[in-house]
Amino acid sequence: MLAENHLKQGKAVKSLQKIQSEVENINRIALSVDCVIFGFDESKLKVLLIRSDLKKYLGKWSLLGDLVFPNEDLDAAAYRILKQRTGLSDVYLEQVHTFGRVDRHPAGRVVTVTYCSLINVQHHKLNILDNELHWHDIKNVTDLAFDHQEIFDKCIQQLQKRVQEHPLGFNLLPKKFSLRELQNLYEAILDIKMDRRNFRKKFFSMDFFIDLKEMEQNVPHRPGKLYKFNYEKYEKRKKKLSGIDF
Amino acid sequence: MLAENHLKQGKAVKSLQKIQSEVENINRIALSVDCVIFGFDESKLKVLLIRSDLKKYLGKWSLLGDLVFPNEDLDAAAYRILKQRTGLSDVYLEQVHTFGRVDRHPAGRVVTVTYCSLINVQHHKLNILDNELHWHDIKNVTDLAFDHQEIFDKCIQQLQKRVQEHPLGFNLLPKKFSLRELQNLYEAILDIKMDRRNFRKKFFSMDFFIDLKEMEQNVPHRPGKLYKFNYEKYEKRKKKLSGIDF
DNA sequence: CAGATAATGTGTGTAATTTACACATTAATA
DNA sequence: TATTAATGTGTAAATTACACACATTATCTG
Repeated sequence: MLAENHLKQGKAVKSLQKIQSEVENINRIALSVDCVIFGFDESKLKVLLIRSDLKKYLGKWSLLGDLVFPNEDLDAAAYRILKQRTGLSDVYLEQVHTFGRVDRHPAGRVVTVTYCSLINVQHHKLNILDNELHWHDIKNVTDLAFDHQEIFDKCIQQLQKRVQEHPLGFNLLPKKFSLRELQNLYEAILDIKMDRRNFRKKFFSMDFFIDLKEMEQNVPHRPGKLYKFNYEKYEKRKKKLSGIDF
Repeated sequence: MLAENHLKQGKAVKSLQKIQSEVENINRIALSVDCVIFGFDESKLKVLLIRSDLKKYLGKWSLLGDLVFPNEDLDAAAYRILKQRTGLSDVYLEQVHTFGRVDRHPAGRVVTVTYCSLINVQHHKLNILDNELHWHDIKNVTDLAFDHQEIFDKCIQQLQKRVQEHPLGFNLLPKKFSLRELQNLYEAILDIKMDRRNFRKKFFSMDFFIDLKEMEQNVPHRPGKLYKFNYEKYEKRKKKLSGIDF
């Protein structure tokens, strides 16, 4: 029955050879990955940028990117490129969006897949510093090379959404953190001010914190308690998606 | 100053020629688009599928896809391919995710960018029916060709999330709809049962409905009131993203 | 045409969550 | 030792979510 239906339409079915020929000859496009790596330092949200490779964008900052190899899984390319550009491994990358305007790259047609991550600046040493790899306060990120400003804006937006649905933010903090540090982080990411008491209440009510019975050191004011995030407990609880709200 | 810093690192800067050569020769990959088109009919959520083009997947269903041209914007390719496969235009497509495992396509390396949409089955006539283009109840979608099952699952997930944040669902209904139809739709998409009274309360409290002072016709029970969605009013209200919740 | 059926339409009380808001405490600094 | 600047805590009010029952209306059946 399936085969019959199929044969009736035989003309529309492409042979493997036909498609192979298209894949190999006609329609090939350069594919790149760009990584947007967020970190948190001095109560500011930061992002890793390098100087653009291209003379056309001399002096401009750009995201961490390079071409994907033809024999390389897309996700693997993202990890390779991040490692190549920064020395960072052991970083979880999440795909965000693919940008594919014909004229987006001056060297020709390059479609780019964007990946994003959040890392703890203290726990991840940058081992490769080519092209002036540096952390930049996101407040000062403007006028990036290529269409990287657009890409960056999309990633920030996605970050703001994701950080409210998942406890990603804790990746940006030291393992031991104070409530104030956590609040600073959320305020930096969401770009809003929050009520301190309600913020504490909300997070404590989730019951994902372990009280370390330690206090902050070397702060120029009364030290706060230190906590760590209870990932195991979090993993065990199901994420319920409920609530129509727009 | 910027130029100075730049010159210090001159070795790391690639020339446009170098990159052009890479883009043109070494690292080119076939890029495709796959479209996941959702519709709603008879209280069931449906999706458009065709028979696979490839003999390897003879008899299997697959998503609507084809290769992107080298001189074509990615988004434009999505609209072209949808039109080519179904005759549909005037459909809003949203990018979902890019799948790029090396071995995902038997004809060679093909990275695919997935787009998704929701359309009203009644308002959009399918003009091209090659490869047995048909609506399929999503409950019966299993064992698709290629990695299309994985792609489809991802799109369903995204749909469930998006439909709770934005009033996309209304695209799937006739312009005039009853509350029961709306609830059926949400129950089909989210795959849950909801309390009728609370459902009504929730939607009426949003205040986005226009009472058409008309009743359903030809229903085998007491007819319900008909409404239309007030898109203008919705557009005017800002979407607030608020509420850390995980 | 009268009764049965099946869906529409409406309201209320309770629980849970969110928001607004003030004061005592602690350590460092001067 | 007094000042400063941050931490730590509680409560009331408002809003939102949830559970739940009954009268109404049109159709269908006999």
